[in-house]
Amino acid sequence: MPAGRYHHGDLRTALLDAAEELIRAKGADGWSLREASARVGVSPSAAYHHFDSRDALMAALYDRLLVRLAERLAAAVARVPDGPARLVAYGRGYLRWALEEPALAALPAGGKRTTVVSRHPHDVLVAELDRLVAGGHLPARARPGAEFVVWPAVHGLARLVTDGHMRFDNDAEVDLHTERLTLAVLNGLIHEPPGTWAAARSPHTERLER
Amino acid sequence: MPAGRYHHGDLRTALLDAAEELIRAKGADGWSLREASARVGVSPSAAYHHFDSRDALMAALYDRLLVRLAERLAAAVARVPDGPARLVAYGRGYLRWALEEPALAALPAGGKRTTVVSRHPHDVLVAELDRLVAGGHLPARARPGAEFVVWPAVHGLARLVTDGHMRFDNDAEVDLHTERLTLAVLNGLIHEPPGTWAAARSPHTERLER
DNA sequence: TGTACATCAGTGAACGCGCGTTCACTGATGTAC
DNA sequence: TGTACATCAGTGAACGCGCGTTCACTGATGTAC
Repeated sequence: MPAGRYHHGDLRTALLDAAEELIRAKGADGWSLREASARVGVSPSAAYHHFDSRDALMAALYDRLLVRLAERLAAAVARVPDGPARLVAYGRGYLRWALEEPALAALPAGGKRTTVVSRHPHDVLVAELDRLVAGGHLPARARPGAEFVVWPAVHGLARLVTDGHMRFDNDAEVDLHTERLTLAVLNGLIHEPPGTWAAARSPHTERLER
Repeated sequence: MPAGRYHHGDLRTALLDAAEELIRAKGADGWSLREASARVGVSPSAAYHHFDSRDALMAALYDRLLVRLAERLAAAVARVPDGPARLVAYGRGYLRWALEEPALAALPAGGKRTTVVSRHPHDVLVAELDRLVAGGHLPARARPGAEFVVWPAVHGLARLVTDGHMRFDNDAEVDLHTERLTLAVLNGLIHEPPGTWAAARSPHTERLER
């Protein structure tokens, strides 16, 4: 709370920041509404002018993280010329983020979401896959639903690492493995026998639910 | 607690069962040592004759789940003749489990593990990959570290589903997608250019750490 | 077979704790005239 | 420009809660002789 001020100015953001910092330091369960308020220098009840409940704050924080990750991934990908290397950059960006912010990367999705996130990591991936098709790096026949093949692979590697099931010696090893995984999936899609998956409908994604 | 008995007989197992049931019903954070004890009909302090702490109980439960999943996967795979279909069966088994027991599948790995799990889902996968090589369904050159390509893919799909990021209409759709993902990864490994990943060392896995 | 005794596996009361949320309130802000 | 007043964004005390863990204890079990 800025010294001498009664009204904070942007308490909502300040509370989200505090919660995020606490989670970073102590894990997803290591924060409380009371502690976040205290850190901002405000009484616990003040939070209720900005959030319905503790859970609502968490949900808002989760949305903010998704948008941030999406922006980060979009930036990582934008630096790379067209081709499979862009998909690898996506995967690397995802893993770098997971390694830098394991506690945040492991945040549970939470309950019902009501707002629509402006930009979702999933959107960035979809755009990249479209771009691969446009550039002739992925056959159009393999495109439908391809995001539901690539996303699990990258996400899974990230989760296994953040949960401590896999550990790498250094960033170079992470990158190498991410590259292998991403290219294997892409190659698998490229060599997919025609027509096999036409019958499958795409799953509903979190984004579409909202 | 069996009627009229002072000593329970197998309180350790009973507490694990109760905790598991509570997690199934109310999520990973929805159980407490006190509630589990109450459910078994024992005082809260009794648990301390069998576990050092709440966390120790969780860790023991986690180990038990891993072993159970491994057995389930081994059984699922054993029903299928040699070839890629076995790997698909592994993936399906993994996803079925995640859908049936989302709360358990989402359990965090927890802190340092001290015991060694007798059979790990990872072991089952490793055995399957070896079998694919032996049967000529996967080139030996692609084998090293292949589990770190397949595992993330399957695990990632399971997590996305249990966390609610992807939803499928029915089991058939799940199976279809799991099959597509698994075969894409396998095909990608088969078409991997020779020698590319020789430099990469495998990550340390949870199992190896112990 | 009987008995003394160590060990094991429970009890139950108490501890201190921090939590989310509510309530009636008050100080600050901004708008209408 | 000055003032009345509604609205907004805080306060702080209180609520009831369930939690993990500790402690001195006691009832049941099993083993040695």
